[in-house]
Amino acid sequence: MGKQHVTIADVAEKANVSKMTVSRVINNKGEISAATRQRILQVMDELGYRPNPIARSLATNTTLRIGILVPTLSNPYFGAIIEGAERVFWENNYHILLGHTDSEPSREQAVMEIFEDHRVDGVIVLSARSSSEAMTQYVRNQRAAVAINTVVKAGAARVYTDELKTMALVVNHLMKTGRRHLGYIGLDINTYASINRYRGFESALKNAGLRFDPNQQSTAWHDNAPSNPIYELLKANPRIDGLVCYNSGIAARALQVCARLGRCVPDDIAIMGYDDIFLAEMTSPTLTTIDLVIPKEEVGAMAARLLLERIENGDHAQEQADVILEHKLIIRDSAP
Amino acid sequence: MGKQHVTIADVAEKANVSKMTVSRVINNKGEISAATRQRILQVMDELGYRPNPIARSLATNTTLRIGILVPTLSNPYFGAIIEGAERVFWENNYHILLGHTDSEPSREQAVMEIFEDHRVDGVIVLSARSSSEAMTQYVRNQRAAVAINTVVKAGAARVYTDELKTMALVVNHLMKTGRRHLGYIGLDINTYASINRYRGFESALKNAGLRFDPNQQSTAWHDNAPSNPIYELLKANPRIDGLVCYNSGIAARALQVCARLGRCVPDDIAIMGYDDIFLAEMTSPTLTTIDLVIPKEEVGAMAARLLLERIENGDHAQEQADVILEHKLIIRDSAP
DNA sequence: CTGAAAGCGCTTACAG
DNA sequence: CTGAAAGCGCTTACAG
Repeated sequence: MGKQHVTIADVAEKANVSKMTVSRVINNKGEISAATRQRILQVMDELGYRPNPIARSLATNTTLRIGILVPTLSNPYFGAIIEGAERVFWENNYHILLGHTDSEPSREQAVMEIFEDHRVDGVIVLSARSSSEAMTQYVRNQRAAVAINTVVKAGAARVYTDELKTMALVVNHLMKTGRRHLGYIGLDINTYASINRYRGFESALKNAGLRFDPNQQSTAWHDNAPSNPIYELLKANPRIDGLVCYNSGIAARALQVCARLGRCVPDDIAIMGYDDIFLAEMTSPTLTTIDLVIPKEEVGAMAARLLLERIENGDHAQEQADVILEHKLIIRDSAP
Repeated sequence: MGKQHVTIADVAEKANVSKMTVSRVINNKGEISAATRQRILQVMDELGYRPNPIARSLATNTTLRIGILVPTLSNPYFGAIIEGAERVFWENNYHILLGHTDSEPSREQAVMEIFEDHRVDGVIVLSARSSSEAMTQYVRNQRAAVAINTVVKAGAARVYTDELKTMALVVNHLMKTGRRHLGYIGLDINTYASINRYRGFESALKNAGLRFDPNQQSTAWHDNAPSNPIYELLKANPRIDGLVCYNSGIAARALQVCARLGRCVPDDIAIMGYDDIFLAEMTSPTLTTIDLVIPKEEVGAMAARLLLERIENGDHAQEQADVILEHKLIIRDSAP
C-alpha cells in the first residue's frame, strides 16, 4: 500500500522544537546546541524520519537528479557507460532519470524537455543524432551537460572518440601485413561515430597512399536488410583483401559470408572488427578488433565527474573540457 | 545556464484570471468557458508555459515516476526488458528512475528506500537476490510493484520463468538424440534463475529416469576464476555426452574447452546454451539454445502494463497476477 | 463558470 | 542557539 511518511513537522512536535531547528540538523548547517541536536536525532530515528526530496527540490530548486539520454539499452555498449557513470553518481547521492529515445532522433527533443521539466541538475547525452544547432539549443536549456560522441557547439563538456586516429591504426595494421585493397562495411545511421568512422577510413587510406574507391565501400548494412550488403560487396569486389567493419557484430557476419564465398580468413582476406566484445573471442577465427584504451565504464565515470564539476561551478561559461578517447589494437586470428 | 521557468502565476496574471482557473485548463477538469479557456491556452503558448512536475508531485502526492531495480546494465538481457517497459511508460507519460544495484544484493534495500523517498508510483524489480522475507517487506512499502524473476511472497505481481519446465525441454531433447550422461555448468550467484535452473535440471534428470550425479555438475563458473571449471568438469568426467550450460556465453566457452580437449561437438558431446543471443549464431558449431517464447522486450512491456494496472487500482489487496514465462528450443549444430 | 485560502514538506532570509 | 513567517509552484476542497 505504500507507507505513511513522517514529516519534519512530526519530528519538530515530538522533539518540542521548531521545524527550522529540525531542518538545521538534517542539513548540518547553522549553530545548534549539542543537547537539542542529540534529542532531534533520536526522535528522527524513533520516528524513522526520512526527508522528502520532492519538497526539498521545490524549495531549493535543485534535485540531485541527472538525466541520461540514451538511444537504446539493448546495446551493452551504452549499458556499460551508464553503469560507470551511475557508480560515481551513487557515491555522490545523485540519481538517474532515464531518457530513452528508442533510437528515434525525433524523440531527442522531447527527452531533453522532460529533463528540463523535471529540473535535473545536469544531463549526459549519449550518441545523439540531432543537428549540431538543435543539440546546442537543447543543452543550453539544461543546467549542465556532458555530450558523449554527440555533436554540439557549445554549452557542454564533450567526450568523443578520435575516429580518424583510430582508423589510421586499423589501416596501418592491414598495410603492414600486406593488404592493399581495403573495403569497408558501415552502418546506415547518422551518428557521430558512423559518420566519422567512415570519414576516418577514407582519409586513412589517402594518407597511406592507397586509392579510396567508393565502390569498395558499403555503408548500407542493416540487420534486417533483404539483401546482404557484405555478400554483395565481396562478390562484386573479389580483389578486396582487407575488410574493415563498423563493429564486431558485422565483422562476425563477414566471417560467415567469407565461409559462404569460400574465401579463407585471414589468408585470402583479413577481417577487422571494432569494439572488443565477448563475441570477438568466440568466433572462428577469432576477431582482430580495436577497443577503447580505457574501459567503457571508465568513460561513463569520467563523464559523470565532469558533469558534477560543472554542476558545482554552476555555469556554462567555463572552458570547454574536451576529452578525446583513443583506441588500441587487439590482434587475433582474423587479421594477424 | 538553464532556463528561467514561467509559472502558473505568470500565466494567470497575463491572462487576467486566477491560478485556479489556469490549473483547470492545464488539467482539463472542471467547467470553464470556451472563451477564457482559449485565452489561457494562448497565453500559455506565448509564454511557453510548462507545468512543474515537482510542484505537482508535492501537491498531489503522485509522481508519474517508476523505479526500476536492475542488477546491471552491461547485460543486454536486462536492457531489453527495460526498453520494452519504457515504451509502455513513455506512452503513458511515466518516467523511469534508475535503481542500479551494481549486482550487490546489499544495495537492494538502499535502492528500494530511494524509490520510496522519491515517491515513485510503482516499482519493477528485476532478478533481485534479497531473501523472500526482505523483498516482501521492501515491496510492501511501495505503492505498487511487479517482480520479475524475483522471489517475493506478496504485494507484487510476479513474472517469472518456468525453469523446471524449461529444463525438461532441454533434457528431453538431449535424451531423444541419444545422450545419457548429462553434465551441467551453472553460475555461482544466488538468483532466482540460477537456483531454479539447477533444480530444474536435477528434477528433469530424475523424471527422465537418469541418475543425477553431483560430480557431473558444476555451479562454480566465474568469469575471472583462476581455474576453468568447464575444463575440470569435462576432464574429470569423460563420459559426459551432453552438457547443459547456464547461459550461452558459458556454452561458447564450453565449445572452446571441447576443442582444447579434442572432443568433437556434437559427435562426442552435445552442448546446449540458454538464451538466444547473437553470439549463439556466430560460434562454430552454432549453438543450440532455448529462448523465451515471447521477446524480452515484450516481457518488459507486459510488466509495465501490469504495474500501471496496479497503480490505477491503487492497492495491493488485489489478487496476485502471476505470469509464467515459457521457453522454446532453438536447434542448431551444437546439439542437433 | 470563476476565485480566495490553505496545504503539500521542505528551506531561506530575518529576528531575537 | 532557536523560531515565526514567507515562499517554492502546484492542487484541493469550499464558496459564490
